[in-house]
Amino acid sequence: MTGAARASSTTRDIARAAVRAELGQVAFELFCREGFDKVTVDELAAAAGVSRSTFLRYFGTKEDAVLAAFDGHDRRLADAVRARPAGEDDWTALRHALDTVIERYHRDPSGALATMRLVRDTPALWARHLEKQHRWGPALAGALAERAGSTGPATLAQSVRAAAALDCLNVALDHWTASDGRLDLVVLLDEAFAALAAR
Amino acid sequence: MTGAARASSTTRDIARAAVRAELGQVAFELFCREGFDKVTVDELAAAAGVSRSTFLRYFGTKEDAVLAAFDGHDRRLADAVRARPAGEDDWTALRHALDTVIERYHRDPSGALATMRLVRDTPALWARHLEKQHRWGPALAGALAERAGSTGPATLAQSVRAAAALDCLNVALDHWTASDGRLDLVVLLDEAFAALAAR
DNA sequence: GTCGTAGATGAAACTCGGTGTCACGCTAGT
DNA sequence: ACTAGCGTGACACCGAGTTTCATCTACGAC
Repeated sequence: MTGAARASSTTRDIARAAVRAELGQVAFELFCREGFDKVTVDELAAAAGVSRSTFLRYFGTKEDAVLAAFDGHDRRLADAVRARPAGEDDWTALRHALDTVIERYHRDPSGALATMRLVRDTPALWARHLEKQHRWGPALAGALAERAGSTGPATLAQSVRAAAALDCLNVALDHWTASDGRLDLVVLLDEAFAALAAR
Repeated sequence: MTGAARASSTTRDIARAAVRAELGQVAFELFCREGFDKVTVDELAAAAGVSRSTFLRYFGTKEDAVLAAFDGHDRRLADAVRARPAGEDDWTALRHALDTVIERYHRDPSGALATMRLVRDTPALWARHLEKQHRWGPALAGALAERAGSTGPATLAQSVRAAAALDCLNVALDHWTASDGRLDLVVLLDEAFAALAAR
């Protein structure tokens, strides 16, 4: 049965999420140690103690096992933008919304650093990540539009600002990664936004 | 032979380029008609009258057969930036450099439109394209740095501006594509850059 | 408590993209 | 004419991802 299934489900989902996290963790460590494309799905499955089938059921692709770490960022970012005061200009709202994301980098710098390195150094991962991240743009722009009271789709200006904000994040992360996490991400982000403002 | 091989080579290279162009054209048409992932490499090769091996020698991957159309854009963009007057500010230089790129879209609007659609509607293509395009950023930023008389790597500010300029291009192309090429790309690009300026 | 069902797992076969190897043939320089 | 090099085709091979099917387990209905 099953009438009222949907929504907030139960033990099963929790277990699933836990397994998924575990698989992701195992995969991540193997990738870091051996290199992303030196590890086959069979090896991942073996290392995690499940079958190849199961692994591929949890993560549709090898890439997803790593990139799942970024899932939900778009949602969180958009929510953060919507939570900013109504009168605030787009740039300020975007800049503050990004604090939501970089918080993770402060909580676990070495893990974040390792993830960044793995993703950036693996073309297949980097490509997939860019594709996913590119989709944050419209989500962010939509949030800007809502804030502005619009019901329709985002304007060109809002889209550009959202995309530029994400570039700031990426460039700041570039420099942060290059510095082995020694530089301050907040400072780098501020600097990046300042570069947009300067004529 | 062969002492002075390198540089400006001969018949062979010209023939190679022609074959490559031909293969790309055939592939593009098939992709548009059938959908990128409905077409196998064997079918591409057969349609072009060559063997699978040969096709994959010309284009390392199926994606490359489409994305080769964008090859050289980075170089052209960077050169265009370097060609701008020394005193000009970064934004103006970037904006004008982009005219170099969109020129192609004016020369063959319907072809460009079809390419855009194919790339944007095929996740694998879009991901690879973003990855390639992302590399234009550093090239552009490097050009900005040179213009500024710097010998070292680009600054964070220059990187951000280069990336933002590419976003402007992408967003403008988005809207242009959505309008079936009816809107004016130049106007859209100007609008996009204006959105960056507005506080 | 037993039964029945749905979901999670594992096994295996299959398709396809991409790599590497090798042998053949054409062509261009000697 | 000879031959060295390059483009080509034909395989064989690997690994990712899809699909299908059989099994098992846990949970709800009765």
